[in-house]
Parts: sequence; structure tokens; C-alpha cells
Amino acid sequence: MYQNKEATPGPAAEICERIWLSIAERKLRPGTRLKEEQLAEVFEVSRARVRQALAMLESDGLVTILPNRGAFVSEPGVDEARDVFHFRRQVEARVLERLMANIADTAIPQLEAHLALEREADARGDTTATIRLSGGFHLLLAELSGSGFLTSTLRDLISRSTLITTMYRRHSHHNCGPDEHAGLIARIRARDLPGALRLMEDHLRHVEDELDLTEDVPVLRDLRDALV
Amino acid sequence: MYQNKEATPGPAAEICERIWLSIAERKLRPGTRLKEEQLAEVFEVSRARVRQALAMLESDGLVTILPNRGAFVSEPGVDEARDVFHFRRQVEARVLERLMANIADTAIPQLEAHLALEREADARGDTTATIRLSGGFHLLLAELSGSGFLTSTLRDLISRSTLITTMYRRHSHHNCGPDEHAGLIARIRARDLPGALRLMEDHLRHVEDELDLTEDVPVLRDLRDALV
DNA sequence: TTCAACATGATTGTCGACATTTTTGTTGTC
DNA sequence: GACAACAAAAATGTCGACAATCATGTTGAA
Repeated sequence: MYQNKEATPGPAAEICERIWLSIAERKLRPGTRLKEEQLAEVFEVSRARVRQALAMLESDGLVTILPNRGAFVSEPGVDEARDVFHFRRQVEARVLERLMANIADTAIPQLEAHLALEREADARGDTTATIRLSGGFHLLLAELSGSGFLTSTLRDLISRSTLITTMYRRHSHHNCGPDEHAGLIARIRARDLPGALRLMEDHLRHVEDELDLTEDVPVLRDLRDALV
Repeated sequence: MYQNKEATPGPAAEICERIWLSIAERKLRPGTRLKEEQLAEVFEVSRARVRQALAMLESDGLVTILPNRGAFVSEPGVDEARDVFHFRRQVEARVLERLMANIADTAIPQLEAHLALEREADARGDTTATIRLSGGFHLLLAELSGSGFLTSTLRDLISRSTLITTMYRRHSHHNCGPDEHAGLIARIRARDLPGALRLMEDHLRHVEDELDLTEDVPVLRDLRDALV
């Protein structure tokens, strides 16, 4: 998912992308078993490549691999959910600080171009593109900050956020729409770091507040482990 | 490295461990090329397993893989170094909060047992064991906090910290000795969260302050990219 | 009827061989 | 002598087949 410039140029990233989108669109529910051969057949690739993709998804926290058992869509608990959002706020704040401190001339036009894509996808009701572009906006901010570490860290957190939102959302996904992103761009253009930080904080808290993090959803795999 | 209970039970983790230790001991310097066949020969394993290990190390940020070019020991810049320490402080703080909020009866004895191992390794001058156990203490705290997410995140950050320390340290490694860990255990036993947080903060800042983060070290790979 | 041991099927894990790409060394020409 | 094109070598990337492991269904005896 969200492959950046240098890393994962391979075609395995495409498998990741499609699996991730299926998760984001709730076509693949948490706990679902992902059989390698089956995926290889669906995507018309070798099993080795599926394996490779699953390993990537595991490091992103999207799937859980049990040795000799198989891969499953992860089922993060509420504690993990809170931790993820907690650190996402921290990372995104750091991103804004770095971005403001050393902003490139091309940053604003790039952000606006991305925003235009978001609005277009939103207008034509393309939820798949909307989901991807929505996360992509935050990731673009990280890339523009110039820190590869922040970028890869945030990519991980965004993936996890999407899965968590899928599991615990109360109403509609909402998924941070273009309007709030437009506000962020305005603050960045105005070199208003405190304002941007506040907006980002509100933005992310808003997403978290839409979730029902009062109790864990039943975890299938734990049943198994419980009766050992 | 630092393999926790469930994840990476495979023998590939052993390759990671040995490569990581070689990096930590400065036997493998940043920028060093890691040829797959060569590693396979040294460790007497198949090349596929080496490949697997290198992929893990890449996700930990310890090696950088350039497609069709090979794997190299990573060379984090000063900005990345600061980001890593910044988030390590955040994560370790969160770990302490979770640990204090929901502490198990066996936590203190486990920590003390680990501390004993650290002191023993330190006493007999076993730097290899000292390095591993030193990071292991922090990782044990994360495991005791009960959060798999914090644990995996911190493992990543500790690996990166070690590499960064290797690159930018001014004097001796220091590498957070057992004494400071003993202080942390005392605060935890006393249920003194603010005190523990302060100690951890000082502890980590102390490590960072020992580094010379004023300028990037010359990056070999950039020379190549520069003359494109 | 129940439980345990076993046999079968399905699925994951591993390895070696081959294809592709990059790098290095050479040759030939200007 | 320098440079470009080409050829050879080395390294990485990919794939298919086999081995090991786990889940399931069956059979047998208590």
C-alpha cells in the first residue's frame, strides 16, 4: 500500500495494495483466513509472491501469521487501537514540525494536486480511491517532510488505523474528508505551525472519537488458544 | 533480534540476531554490502533464508535493500537519528504508563532476574551479551506492559537506536548500564509513575547526549546516486 | 457411546535451479 | 589515449517441486 518512491518497487506491493483495499472496504473482515494458494490463484501470481506480500502485510500489522497455520486478517484490540492513534498523533505532529521547518517550494502545489484528486474521487463516489487517497494525503505530508523514517512509520500507522476504523467504527467511515485536508494546506501555506498542529490534532481525535473503543470484539483465534 | 514469544520463531531470526550483533559490535560498519551468497556460506544456510533475514532487517531499518543491487547496512542521517530517539522516548513513556496501570505480580521478579543477567554479563566483560541484554531490558518492560504493538514498535526503535549509537557515539558506548535499570525497577516497585517517567526520560536523553549529532557522516551510496 | 490412535488430505515451509539484471572487464574505433 | 559498445561474470530475482506440519475424518477398542 502507499508505496513510496524507492521502497518496494516490486510487484508484490500490488498484492499488498489489493489486499489492503479489500480490508479497507470491509470485503475482507478481521479474522479471515488468507490461504496462500487461493490468493495466488486469484491474483494469478506465484505462491512465493503471495508469501512475500503476506510478510509485508504482517510487518504492517494488517495480517497475523501463525507458523504452520496460516495468515489471518489481524484483529487489533482496543488497547492497541488507542496506542496506534496515540502515536499517530505524535508522528503526524512531528511531520508537521519538520515540514514547516524545511519546506520545499513544490510542497504546496503537490498537496493541492493531491487534494484535487481527493475531491474528484469523492465527487464521483469512488470509495476505493477515496480511502487510498485519504491516507495518501497524510503520507504525502510525511514524504514532503523529507524524513524516510517518519514516512515509513506513518505508513505503518495509517494501515493499522484503517484496519482499526474498519473494526470499531460506529457509523459511517468518514475517513477524514478533503475539507479538513484543505484546512491543513491553508495553515501550512500560512506557515502557521501551531494552527496546523491544532487542526491535525482535532482531525485525528475526531476520527478516533467516531469509534466505539469500549470493548474488544470477540477474537476468533483466542478461542483456539484458550482451549489449549 | 530480541525475538518475542510468538513472532518469528523461525531459524531466520537467528541470522538476524547474528547480523544485528555484528552491527552492534561494529564488526559490520554502516554502508557495508551484505552479499546473499556470502552470508549463506558463512551461516551455512540456504540463500532463501538469508533473503528472508535481510527482509526482516530491512523492516527494522538496520539494512537498506536496493532492488537488483543488494543489501547494505543502513546509514541513518542525523535527522532520522533525532526522530528515532524522539519517538523512543514517547513509546517508552507509554510503556511505563501501561505497565503501571495494569501490572502483573510476576513483573518485578522478572525484571530483577533480567537485571541480574545484565550485571553478570557486565561483570565478566561480555560486551555482546551486555548489548543484547541492555536492549532486552527495555523490551521486557514493553512485553510486561501487555501491548504487542508497543513491543514490536519498541523493538524496531531499539534496533535503530543501536545502529545510530554505533554511528554517532563520541566516546564509549555506555549503552545504558544496569544501574540505571535498577533505578527504574525501584520506581516501578514503588508505583511511582511520575518518577519512573522522569528517570526513563533522563536515561534516554543521556544516551542521546553522548552522541555527536551535529553533522551527517558521509554516505557512500549517495555518492553513486549523486553522479547519475 | 466415548475417547484415543491412526490415516488421509490440505496447507505451509524449504530448497535448488533457472532467468534477469547489474556490474565489471575487454575490445575496437576515433 | 579516451570513449563507446560489447561481452563475460557475478549477483539478485523468480519459480516450481518436494518435504514437513497441521487439520480433519475414520476406525477401533474400552
